[in-house]
Amino acid sequence: MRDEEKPAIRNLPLFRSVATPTFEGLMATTYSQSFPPQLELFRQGDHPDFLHILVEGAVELHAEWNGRDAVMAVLRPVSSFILAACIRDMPYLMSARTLERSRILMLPAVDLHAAIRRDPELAAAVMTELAGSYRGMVRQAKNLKLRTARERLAAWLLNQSQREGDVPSFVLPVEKRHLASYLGMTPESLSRTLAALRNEGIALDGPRIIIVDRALLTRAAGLDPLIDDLGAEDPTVEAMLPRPSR
Amino acid sequence: MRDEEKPAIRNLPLFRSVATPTFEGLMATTYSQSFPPQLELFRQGDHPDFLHILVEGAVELHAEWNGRDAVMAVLRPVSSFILAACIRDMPYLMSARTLERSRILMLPAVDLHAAIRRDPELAAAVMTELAGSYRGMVRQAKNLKLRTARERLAAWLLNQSQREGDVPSFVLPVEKRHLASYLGMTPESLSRTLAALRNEGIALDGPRIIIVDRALLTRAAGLDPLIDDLGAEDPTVEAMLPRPSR
DNA sequence: CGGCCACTTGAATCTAATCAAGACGCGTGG
DNA sequence: CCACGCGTCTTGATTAGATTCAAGTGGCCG
Repeated sequence: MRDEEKPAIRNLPLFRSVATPTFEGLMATTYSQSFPPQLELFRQGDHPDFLHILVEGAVELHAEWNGRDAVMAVLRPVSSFILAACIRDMPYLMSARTLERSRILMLPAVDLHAAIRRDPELAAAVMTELAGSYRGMVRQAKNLKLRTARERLAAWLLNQSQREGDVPSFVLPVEKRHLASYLGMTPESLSRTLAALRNEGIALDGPRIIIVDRALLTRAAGLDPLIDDLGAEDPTVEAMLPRPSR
Repeated sequence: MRDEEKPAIRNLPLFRSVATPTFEGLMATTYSQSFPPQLELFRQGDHPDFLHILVEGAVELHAEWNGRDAVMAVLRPVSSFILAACIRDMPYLMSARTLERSRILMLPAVDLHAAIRRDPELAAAVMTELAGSYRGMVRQAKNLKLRTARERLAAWLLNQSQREGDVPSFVLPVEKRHLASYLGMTPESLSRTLAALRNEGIALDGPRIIIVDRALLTRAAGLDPLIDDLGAEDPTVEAMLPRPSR
C-alpha cells in the first residue's frame, strides 16, 4: 500500500474510530493490487476471501440471472465493498468488475474477523456500516417499487448534481448504458426519457446534463429524504456514485 | 413478557449466543404490548426508540411515496425488526402495521446499545443479523431488476411451498393484494398472472394454490440460490413470509 | 338482508422493451 | 494523417407487459 493513500483509508467509516494498532495490524495483512479496466474481480457465487477496498479507479457491482444483467452499484474511491458477504462468510450475491484501471486493497476475511473479535470499536464500525448498507438497499428497493423510470432518472440527476456540490451542470460519470441498467431500464429507454426530461427543466449536450430549471425538475422527481438522501448514510453500496473521494 | 414465549425469543439469531445475564438484562427493560389488527405501529420518518420483536400475529413493513404504497416485507413470529434504524439511530425508512392482532416486545434502543457495548457476543450477533438483512434486500433488488412479474410470482410460489415443507398445495398466508404489492404489481395483474400460470403447472382454488407440475413451474420461475435462497440467511426482513415460528 | 370489500375479468391505455437502422466518436492500423 | 471498424448513443416503428378504469361476482359481517 502506498503511504499517501493511508490517511484516506484510515478515514473510512470502517476504520476511522478503531485503535491505531488494530488499523496497522489490518494494513499489514492486506495487499494492494492493480487491475486493468473491464476486469472481472469476482463473480456472484464465489466465496468471499477478502474485504475489498477501492483506492483508485471505479468498480461496478452487477448481478446476472438467466442471461440478463443489472448494474447494482458503482463505487468510487475510497470505499470498502462486500463487507456483508465476508461477515456472513457466504457467497457473493453480486459480481464485480473494474470500469477503469483500479487499485484495490485486499484484506483477508480471516484477519478481518480476528480484528473484529479483538477490537470492539471495529465491531461497532462494522455494525454501523452494515446498517447503512442495508438502509441503502432499502432505499433502492423503494426507488424501484414506488417510482417510474422517469422519476428515478430525474431524482438521480438531482442527486448527482447535489453530490458534485449542487452544480447546475455536470457530465455523466459513467456510460449511459450503465446508468440505464442501474436505474432499471434499457439504454434506449434512458435515451428517450432523458430527451423527454427536456420539458422538465434539463438541457442535454452529449454526456453533459444542464439543469435549467431545478424547481421544475424537482417537481418531476419528487425528491424524498427517505429515498434519496445519500450522504447521510453509508457511502459504500448505497449510491450510484458516492461523493468524490474525500 | 410471558414465560412460555421466552425460549422462542432466546432462540432468535440475535440472542441465541449471548450470555444469559445479557439476555435477562435486556428482557428486563423490554415491555410487551398487544395491538389490534390494522394498527400503524410507526410511520416512515419516525425516530426509532425501540427494537421491535414480533411474538405473535403478523406485521407488514411498507413504504409510501407520493401517494403510492408498496409492501416491503411481511413478518411472522418470532422476528425482530428495524434493527438497522436503531443501530444508526436514524429515521425509519419503512412504516409498519399489524395485519392481525399482534403482540410485540419493545426493547428500548438505548438499552440495546448499552448491551451491545457490554457483550461482544451480542455485537457479533447484530453484525450477522445486519449482514443477513442487507443480503436479503440485495436479493429483493435483484428479483425486481432481473425478473418479470410472472417470474417473480412463480418463484414466490415455489419458495412459499418450500417454506411450508415442500407441500404441493397451500393457502396464501396474506391477502392477494398484499402479495401483489410485495411482488411489485397491481392486484389485477396478480390475478391475471396467477391465471396465466395455470399453463405452467399450477391450479387455483380461491386462495389455495396447488402445484400440479413442479418441474414446469420451476422452469417458469428460474430459481436461483443467489436470489431465492431463503432460510439460509437472515429470517427477518428477507422473505415475504419467513418460516413459521420456531 | 344489505353493504362492504376483496377478487376477477374485460377493454382501453400507457409505459417500457424490443427490433432495426443510422449517426457519431474514438482508437487502431495502414 | 486518414480510413476503417467497433461500440455507444439516438431515433423510429412495433410489440409486449402491466396499469388503469370499469363492471360484475362472491364472501363475510353486521
